[in-house]
Amino acid sequence: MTEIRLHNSMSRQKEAFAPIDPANVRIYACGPTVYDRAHIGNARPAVVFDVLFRLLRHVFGPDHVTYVRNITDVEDKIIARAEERGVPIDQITAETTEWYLEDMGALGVMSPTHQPRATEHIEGMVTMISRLIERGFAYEAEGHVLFEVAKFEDYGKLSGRSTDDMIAGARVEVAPYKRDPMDFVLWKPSSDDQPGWESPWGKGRPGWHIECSAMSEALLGADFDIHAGGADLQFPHHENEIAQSVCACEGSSFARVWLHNGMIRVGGQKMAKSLGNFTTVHDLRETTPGEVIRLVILMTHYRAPLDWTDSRVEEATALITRWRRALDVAEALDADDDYADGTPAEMVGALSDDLNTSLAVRALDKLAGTLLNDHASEAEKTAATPAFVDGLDLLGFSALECMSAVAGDGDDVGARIDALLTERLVARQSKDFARADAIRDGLTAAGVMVKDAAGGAEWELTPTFDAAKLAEVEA
RNA sequence: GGCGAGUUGGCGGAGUGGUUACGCAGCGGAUUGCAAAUCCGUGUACACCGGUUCGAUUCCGGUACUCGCCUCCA
Repeated sequence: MTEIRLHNSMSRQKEAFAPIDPANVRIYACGPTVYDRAHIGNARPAVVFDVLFRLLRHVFGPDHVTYVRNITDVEDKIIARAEERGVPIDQITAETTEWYLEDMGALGVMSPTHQPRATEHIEGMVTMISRLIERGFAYEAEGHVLFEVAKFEDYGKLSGRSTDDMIAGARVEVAPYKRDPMDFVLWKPSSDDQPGWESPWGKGRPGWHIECSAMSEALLGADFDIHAGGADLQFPHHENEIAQSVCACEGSSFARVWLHNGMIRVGGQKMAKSLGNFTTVHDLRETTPGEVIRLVILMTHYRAPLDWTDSRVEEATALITRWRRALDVAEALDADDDYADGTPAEMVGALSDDLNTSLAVRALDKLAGTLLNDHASEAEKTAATPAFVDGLDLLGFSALECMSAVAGDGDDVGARIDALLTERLVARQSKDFARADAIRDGLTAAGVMVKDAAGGAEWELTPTFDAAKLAEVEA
């Protein structure tokens, strides 16, 4: 079996991945807080850990991997947003969740095995908090329940900082009811107009960190294999999760491997809501197909920062266009797709080396090159077909339906293009190359690629197809 | 201030103690009415300074710069 190596943030090195139970490999990834549209930065973990999910399914079998990605639907930002918009909280969380799932679907992200919502797990959170109090790791103060950081010796191990360092930073919230500034909230009181649940400490709501601890325990157990999330969650969110989960359950060591994806940047700066330099996935999709967005993300290693630039988008667009064409060739060759698993070992190997997606992308593109090579033999192309098709699937590009998505309502685009090409053919036959080239240039500008072949002109839509420009050519 | 990551050719991006991927762009050629697609060929790099070594882009130390976290953050 392929050995998978992953960079564990806890040990700060690549380690051979050995699941606790190979028959049930368990991963948890922090999902979105649903109060606004997801931006590209939010999409990165969803995409890269989707590739991890696909890799694990490939290696351990699709029925032997459990992937949990939560939906945080109890959080103060949601309350604030609801007030701001004068809309009920349920409406905000419901619509934002729907948007998120739609956007991620467009990026080719598979549904995780479970997508728990925090509101469905309040009881588990209350139970976990009670256990922490019983075991002496948490205390109640003025309707709040706080985790007492000083009681947990390993606090700071993941992020590599000592509590002394953290206090020196001194930007933690200092509240009168805290025994120590580092203590963080597990439960807080809710006023009548805030969402709240009954608890032994009065009506209130959970703190953010306990939500992930409770959901992962409910669905994966106290110990599981991989915990993933953005690098910016390493501290304090993940540190706090560890503290809660380890202390709530005797003998638990919580997640074995910690994976952190790097940040998306714009002009060298982190893309963030607070900086206002973000692009939502929804807006980007107006001009850029989901497959292209996915590929831009996968062209860079998941731990490295990724500068979002137009040239990257263009490069990804060109690759997707190539792959689309290669897939046409593959489909033409492979009438009965009745072959065994053809997933290229080279790609599996690349992904197994700490998710080296850029290397896997190159390996996949090499296969596309074989399919598109006019000088390659039919036998070579036939041999490359299963590898290419399954390779696309491994990276999550099996759909590649960007063209139809961008073209919109399957109108008569095809017929209109054919008509233009017929006009061009007539022009070419009468040596009116100026007119012929004008048509071709117009089509190119509209995102229709024209290729003169022996049997006449062929065309195909590129991801940048623009129906309005097509109309201009006709005029 | 503390902690961490990074610096590879025009751009993107692998990788390696000696033979220096790959893609895009560029250039030359084949093909084409001209293109596109495809094919062939081709240049440019490992931030800086030391050390280890027969030999370092690759290992070690330092410097500079960039970025992230230390507050909500994917």
